[in-house]
Amino acid sequence: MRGEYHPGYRLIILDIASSFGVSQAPVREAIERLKHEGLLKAEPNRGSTVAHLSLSEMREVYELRELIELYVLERMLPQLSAEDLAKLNELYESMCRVAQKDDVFAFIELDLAFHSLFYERYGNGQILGVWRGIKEKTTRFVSITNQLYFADLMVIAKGHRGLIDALQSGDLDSVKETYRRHIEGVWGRMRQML
Amino acid sequence: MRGEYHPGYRLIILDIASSFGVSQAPVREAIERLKHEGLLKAEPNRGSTVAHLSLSEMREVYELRELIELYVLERMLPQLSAEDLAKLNELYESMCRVAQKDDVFAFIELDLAFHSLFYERYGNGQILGVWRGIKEKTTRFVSITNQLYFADLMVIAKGHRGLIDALQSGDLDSVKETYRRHIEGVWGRMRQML
DNA sequence: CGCCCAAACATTATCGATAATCTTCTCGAT
DNA sequence: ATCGAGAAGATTATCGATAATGTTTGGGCG
Repeated sequence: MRGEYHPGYRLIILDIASSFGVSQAPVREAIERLKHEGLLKAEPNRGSTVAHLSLSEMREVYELRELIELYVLERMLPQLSAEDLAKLNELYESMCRVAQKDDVFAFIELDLAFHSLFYERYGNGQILGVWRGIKEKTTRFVSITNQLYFADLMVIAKGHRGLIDALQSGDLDSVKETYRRHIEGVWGRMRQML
Repeated sequence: MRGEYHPGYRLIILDIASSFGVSQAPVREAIERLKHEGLLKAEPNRGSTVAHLSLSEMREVYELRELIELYVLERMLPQLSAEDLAKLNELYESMCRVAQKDDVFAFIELDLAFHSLFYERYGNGQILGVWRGIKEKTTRFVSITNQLYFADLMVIAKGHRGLIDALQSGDLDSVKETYRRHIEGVWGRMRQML
C-alpha cells in the first residue's frame, strides 16, 4: 500500500518469514489475502509478485467512481446533517495543514476519508464495498507515483472547500456538477503524471 | 455456491482435509480464498462458517446492479453487433428449454450469462469485477432459496424476449426502461420468497 | 560457437506434529 | 439449585521438514 515494495517485486516466502521471525504458514496466509485484494499477482509454482497498477486501470477506476459517487451523493444529500458538514470542514482543514508539509500519503488518506463519509452515511454495504476497493487502488497509485503528485496538493485541498460550499447550498445540480468536475480534475492531474 | 453447505455451517479443517485426503495446508488456503470472496465468515481462533446471505443484502445488491447495468447498457448500446444479438437470442432459447425442466441452477447461470455479455463487451475491468461479485451473490441466493424460485422460471425467460426486442429497436430510453422494469421485476419476485 | 540435456540450486506446495486457544463438562462452594 | 473454577476435549494457528516444481548452471555434442 505504501509503495515500499515496487510493482513486479517478487516476494520470497522464506525470506519474509525469517525477516518477521515466523514460519511459512502465516506468510502464506497473508500472501493469499493480498492476492485476493489485488495487491499481489501469482502464478502456480512461480510465486507472487507485487501487482502492477496501470494508468488505464486507474482510468477505469475513475469512471466507476464517478458513476457511484454521483449516485450516492444524490441519494444521501437530503440526509446530510450539520454534524456531517462540520466533520467535512474538519477534514478540509487537516488537508490544508498536511498539504503544506507535502506529506502525500497522509494527504490522500484525508482526501479519501472526506469522500468516504458519503458512502458510509448512505448505508448500502455493497456500494461501500466497491468504494473500499476504489480507495485502495487510489491510495496505491498515489503511493507508487508519489513524488509527482504533491505539486498540486494545496490546489486539491482548496477544491474541497468548493465541494463543502456546494453541499451547503443544498442545490443538487450544482453539487453534482461540482463533484463531477472535482473527480475529473483529480483524475486529470493523475493522468498527467505518466 | 450450490448451497450444499447451508449458511451458518461450521467448517472443520481437519474433517475437510481428511475427506479430501489432503493435509490442513491446502484446506486453509481454500478457506482463506472463500473468506475473501465473502462465502465464508471467520472470527480469529473460532473457525469459519458459511456466510449468511440476507434479503436486505440482496436488496443492496440489486440497487447496485440497477445503477451499473443501466450505465453500461447506455454506453455500449451503440457498439452492439448483430453477432451479440444472435448470442443473446441463443441464450434466450436455452433459457426457455431449461425453464421447462425446472433446473433452477442452470437457469440462473444462463440468465446471468445473458447480462454478462454487456459487461464483458463494455470493457471496463473494474465494472466487470463489480458485476462478477453481484453475479456470485445472486447465484448463491438463488441456490439457497432454490425451491421457491422456479415457479416463475418461464415468466422470467420470456422477459428476456422483451429485452432483446428493446435492444433491437435501438431506442435508448425504451431499452433503459425495459431493463429497469426487468431488474426490479426479478428482484420483486425474489423478495416475495421471504 | 551455439544448443540441448542433466545436475545443482532455489522456491513453492504439502505434510504431520506441536502449541495456543476456545468450548464443554464436572465438581465443589454458596 | 446456581454459579464459578478448573480440567478435559476439540479446534485453530503455527511450526519445521519433506516433496514437488521451476530455474539456473555447466558440460558434452553437433
